[in-house]
Amino acid sequence: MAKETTIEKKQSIVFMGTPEFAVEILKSLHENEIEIKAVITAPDKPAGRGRKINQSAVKIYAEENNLNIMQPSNLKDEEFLSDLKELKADLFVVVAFRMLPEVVWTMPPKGTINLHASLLPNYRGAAPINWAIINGEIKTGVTTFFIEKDIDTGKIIDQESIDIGSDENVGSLYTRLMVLGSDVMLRTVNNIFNNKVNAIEQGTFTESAMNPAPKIFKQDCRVNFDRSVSDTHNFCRGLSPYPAAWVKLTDNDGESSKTMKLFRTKPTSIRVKDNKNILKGENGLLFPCLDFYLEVDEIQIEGKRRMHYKDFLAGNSIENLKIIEN
RNA sequence: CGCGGGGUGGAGCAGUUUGGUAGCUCGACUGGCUCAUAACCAGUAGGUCACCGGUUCAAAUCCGGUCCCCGCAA
Repeated sequence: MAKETTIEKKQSIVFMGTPEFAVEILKSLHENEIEIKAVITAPDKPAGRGRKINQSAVKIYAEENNLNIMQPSNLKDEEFLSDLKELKADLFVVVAFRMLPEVVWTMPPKGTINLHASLLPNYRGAAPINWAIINGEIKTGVTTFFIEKDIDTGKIIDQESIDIGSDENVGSLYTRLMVLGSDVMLRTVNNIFNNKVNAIEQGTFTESAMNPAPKIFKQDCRVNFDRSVSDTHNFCRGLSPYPAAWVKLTDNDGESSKTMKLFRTKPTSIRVKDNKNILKGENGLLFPCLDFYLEVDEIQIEGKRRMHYKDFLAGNSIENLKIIEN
């Protein structure tokens, strides 16, 4: 009889998240019989070209799986807070969502946890995956921790690391961390439910370097070729495919200019001489860096689709193409 | 109604302003050269110029509408 009562008191969570990365985690929890009382995600809003109404990736998944969806525009709204309290969830699970007000993350009895795509305390902030690659890290990972007032600083519950390939870009690492993250999160939730968690202060981890990982804006994605070829390569792959490193180019006299995104790059050992023109290499366009040329074989011009450099060269001349520096 | 670029053989582009033969670079195919591959040479195929309507003797081109792709911005 005692067993029946524990079954009836099955523990539950509320999930909060917005993009695709969060979907994978939600999916793994849902498919592994974790009881999800509600899914909280960003409100539908006009976005993108033509300002069409867009739904978050998490909302789409939740809808398909008949989960209870809440989309408050204000997380401090009293009605929302009382609805949330009413759910009586034991734990809040947050992945790639907004910053929460204290009144929310202190609500559930077992606390509020977050999955972060780095080895905390390294790479705190909104863009940990990008920054790890940009800085040429050879290792990264995922961390689950209890949310506290300052962002990404709470007690660490679990952590798992993964190697970064030397030519790997964000697209592939993002996917791998998403998969790893869903395992770690599932394990974390189960451990919390079974009271098997021993969270550790981040202070005891601080032997590792602490790099920040702030949100990246388009403006920050412009390539600065006044650096070594390996730095430039790391920069490009750390932004590929999103938000993508770009260059401003002009033909002839600088009358018109176009931006070109650089998707796939490779450092060469061809030394840069005096004239800093873009050249045609064996396997891509060659952009001059401080020391060697960077070979780029997949690009996109504004208004055009992404294409292979050979396709670009079939209809465009490289002769008078110049990089605009400012 | 956020701003802007674009849709032309399989790919990338020119041609549109000033209507009148469908063009360039690559790819494909065939043959040549070569010990051989790439290259190179010669030749061949492949397009209702996104779609619908209008103007005109004549529309890729001018006018009106629709669909689709993309950059910026959010």
